[in-house]
Amino acid sequence: MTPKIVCVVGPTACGKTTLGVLLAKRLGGEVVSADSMQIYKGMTIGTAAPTEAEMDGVPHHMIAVADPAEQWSVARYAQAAIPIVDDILARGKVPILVGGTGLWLDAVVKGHGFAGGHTGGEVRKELQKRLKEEGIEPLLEELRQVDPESAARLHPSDEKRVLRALEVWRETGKTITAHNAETKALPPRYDAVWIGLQFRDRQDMKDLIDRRVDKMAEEGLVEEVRRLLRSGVPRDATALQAIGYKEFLAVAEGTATVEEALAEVKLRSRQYAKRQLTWLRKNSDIHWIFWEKDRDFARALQVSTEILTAAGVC
RNA sequence: GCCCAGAUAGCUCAGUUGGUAGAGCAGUGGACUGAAAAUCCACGUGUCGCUGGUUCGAUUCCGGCUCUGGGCA
Repeated sequence: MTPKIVCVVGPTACGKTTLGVLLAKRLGGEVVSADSMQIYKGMTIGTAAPTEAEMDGVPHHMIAVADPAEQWSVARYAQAAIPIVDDILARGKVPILVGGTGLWLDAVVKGHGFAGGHTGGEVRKELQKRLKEEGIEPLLEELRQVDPESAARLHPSDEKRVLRALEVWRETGKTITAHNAETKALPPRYDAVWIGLQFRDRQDMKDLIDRRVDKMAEEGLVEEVRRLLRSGVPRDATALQAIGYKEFLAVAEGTATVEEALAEVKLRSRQYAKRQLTWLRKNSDIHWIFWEKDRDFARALQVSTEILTAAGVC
């Protein structure tokens, strides 16, 4: 029987971090973050990563473990996170996956593997070079020859995925269509109980995001960006593509005002939250808890405890 | 007070030689398997400021009014 774990999900600013800690304390669990940006060191303010105080004594994993100058992919994350989850289980504790990066959660829970090839690899570089020189059409045509299914599925503008599909073929001799089919047929790695947090009224979510972004600026987001740059993180690093960072990079470099950056970060955060919701909506296993105006964590803890009890986790 | 320019989608604006209108952004929905806080797709009816007039027909032309810029007093 597959081991039971808990997943706390939801769009940005919905309170995942707080509920994760509360649940960990109640269940005697440990938090494993599934966040593609909190994973980098030195990015506490802009990613709203939990501080020592917010962790409240609960062990947290996969936060601030990566060098922001490097780029961590889903695959690399899963490779590191899975042994940690297993270790928590082996110690008789409950792993609580907390995070907003849907693909990263699924990579751990559903156990889907990834085909070879990666950003910065030779094949990828070559394909990117060809894209720049020849445009997407010749590449799409090449993909049509080997993997007509994905060629038809992918929109020509989605260059990233067209390249990736070709890359998988080149690296493995197998099509990404075949790879995905195989991996999706696999049973999930863990038996997860999903708890989702979101606001009933989107306006409330917007208000909270706005407040949170203002707070980030007050806490010194520009300084945090400057620190990253000073420590040698290249300005085009993946870590600096994070919402908040790329906009405040412009402030640090004097090409935008704080007011402009704040407006942009709020907007981008809102759009990001919408994308997160789209991803999560298709996961029918999620037990949703809706915030009515304010985030009532006492009630959320109560409701999730009931859910977890019914699921046999506690 | 006078002169000039505006007033069209939530915002910035385009347009209609008179036949009731369309872009970008925003917003909404969707996709997503090694960059995922990334990347990509789809969706455009609104008293065309108000009010008279001309006209078969006015958002478009003419008059008046209101408001907003700018200029002159």
